[in-house]
Amino acid sequence: MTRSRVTIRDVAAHAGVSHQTVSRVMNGTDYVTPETTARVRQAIADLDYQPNAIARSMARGRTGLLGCIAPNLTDYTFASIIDGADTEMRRHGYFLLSASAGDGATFATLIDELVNGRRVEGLIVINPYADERHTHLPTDFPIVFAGARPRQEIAYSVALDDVAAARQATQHLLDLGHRHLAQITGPLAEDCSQDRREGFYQALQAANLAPDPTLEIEGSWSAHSGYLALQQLAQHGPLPTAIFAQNDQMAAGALRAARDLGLTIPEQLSIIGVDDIPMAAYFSPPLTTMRQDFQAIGHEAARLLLGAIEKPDAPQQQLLISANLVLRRSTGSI
Amino acid sequence: MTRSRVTIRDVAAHAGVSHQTVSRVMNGTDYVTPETTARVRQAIADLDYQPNAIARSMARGRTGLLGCIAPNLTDYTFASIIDGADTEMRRHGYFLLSASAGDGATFATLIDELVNGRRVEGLIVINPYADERHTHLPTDFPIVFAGARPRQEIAYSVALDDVAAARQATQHLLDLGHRHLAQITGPLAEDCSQDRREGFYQALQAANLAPDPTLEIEGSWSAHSGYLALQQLAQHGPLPTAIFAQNDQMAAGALRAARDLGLTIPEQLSIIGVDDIPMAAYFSPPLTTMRQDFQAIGHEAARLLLGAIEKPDAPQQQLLISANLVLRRSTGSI
DNA sequence: ACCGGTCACGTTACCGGTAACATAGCTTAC
DNA sequence: GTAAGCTATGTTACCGGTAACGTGACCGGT
Repeated sequence: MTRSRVTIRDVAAHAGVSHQTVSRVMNGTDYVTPETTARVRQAIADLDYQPNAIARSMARGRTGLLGCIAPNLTDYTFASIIDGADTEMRRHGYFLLSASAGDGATFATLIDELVNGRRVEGLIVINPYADERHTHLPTDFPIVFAGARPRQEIAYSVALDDVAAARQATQHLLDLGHRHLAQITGPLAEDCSQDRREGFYQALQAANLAPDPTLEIEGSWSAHSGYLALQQLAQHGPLPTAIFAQNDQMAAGALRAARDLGLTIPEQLSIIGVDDIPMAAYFSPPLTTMRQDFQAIGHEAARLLLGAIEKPDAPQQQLLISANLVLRRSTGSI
Repeated sequence: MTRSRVTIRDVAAHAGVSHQTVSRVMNGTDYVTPETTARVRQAIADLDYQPNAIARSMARGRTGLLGCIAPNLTDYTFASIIDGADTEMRRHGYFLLSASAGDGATFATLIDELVNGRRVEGLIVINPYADERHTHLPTDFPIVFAGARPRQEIAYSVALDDVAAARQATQHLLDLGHRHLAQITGPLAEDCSQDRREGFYQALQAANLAPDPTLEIEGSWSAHSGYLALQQLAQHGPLPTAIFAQNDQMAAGALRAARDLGLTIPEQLSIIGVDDIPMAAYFSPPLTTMRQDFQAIGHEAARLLLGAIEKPDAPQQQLLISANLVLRRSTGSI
């Protein structure tokens, strides 16, 4: 298979027809006799003709490409959302161009190139509030936020129901009899961390418990930050009997720190996470966690985006996906 | 910031010059007086003009896009390679379009769209031998294989030195005094699994040991397959004192199985993996492994690709990246 | 004063497709 | 028998940029 630089006009000449007839055969849009169709098909095969997608985009005024920008591509959660979106888009004849933007400046450059340069027809932005990146977004362009509920703005969005997930996780700990609960949050600059914290508070309040500020540590989503968080908890004052970690990675770090401190889990300390990353079942002990369906988030984001492109005037939607409690062995009754 | 559909000719009219002069100002290629430049700049700003990347691609005959196809995007190893490639490409003014192809048919479709449709100027294929997908590749197009050494074909490639990495991992176990070594391989259809197995054999042979076929289990890279592998080893015959797992995920599964079997690690069983995924340091116990520099693989792949695009006649290159032993607590002397 | 060269533009063509319109031959309806 | 309509195709324009070429104005040298 060799790449050809054959154009539609070469094919036309070879088949003895006009280039427009070739276009008609390719797209099946107009009347062409079976004989002509066959001759054109043969010419296409003879010359190994492949239409140039760029020229086609130019003429049609649409590129068939959708974009997705995430803070990075290596994080399992982002990659899974992208994966889910990709599958859905391909089912509708679009390709997904995924890119990562570690900071706001890179994000702005990407927007300029992809959106303003009209390379993509729509965009999914994962974690739009990671920094002030959302301020770089154009308003009259199909955009869906994934992984974060929208702030005050009107927008399309798909996100985990963070408040409910955190509430349920906390409730699970309360149900097991725990009364001294600590929380390891993500960066509090992110809405998602704030929402999960809010869910944690709500569950405590419903149980007539007051949150203890000394039992709340801000992490950075990384396992290492979870490790440090538990060490910090151990240094100051009495340990809680249970910890709600806002994601599985920090929970993994906490598990490891607990082992290093000689704590047995779940006998002396229960830990619950959020996400259910594939490794969660292989931690020691296997991690109880709130399972997020990242594929579904990506899928729904793609669906909203495709809808927004088709019907730009349709009302915008905000979807919340719920999490499910996955019981493993890192939590137990007191 | 609103998206504009202003064209270069609108700007020209607004500035009172020809559209070509606007193009000259944008690209800085030709002589334009400072006054005219200023007037054009002002018009660009007034109308919020953004050049259409598609039209530009069309006219220039190049898209500024490079492609990368991996079996999936959620695997940390693939995502990291993509990440490394992305960074390097962006440094050179290219954007990376990454896509996943779970099977050969999807792969063929992608190739058709991206390469034959001339959307991308070059391509990185991660794991080109996952199935028979490499047979769909065109020959006269800049392509770099990443994550697998080439078979007989002539090609650009960047891969881990699998043989050496496996040899070194095995040597580490031998150095600790182990003589009964088991191996959990990846799917043996993949060259990478075969190479790692070969390295394992080489180390054994150098120590005058014969590989025991009953101590070799074929896994699927997943943690679950590693879990099953150790269970299988435990069922038949005496356990080895050390295991070489061809990746960290299978090692994680084996660790978990060992715990379930009541084996203490590393006292009763040593386990070493390959990759050094971020979670490896948080396993129980932390996993000794051969660290792969995925970023470097991606970086080098991008470098080769850019070189191949610039100088299509330059000799092709095959690079091997070496792994480094990372000592943690899952291996110990007998 | 004339000539060649550089400067600073404008004009026209072109990339490779699709869309719109034109046209010739053949049916069908009245 | 002729207008109207459909079929099957060709011709021309167009998408929005860049490339190639053309052309006056101005410059210094002889």
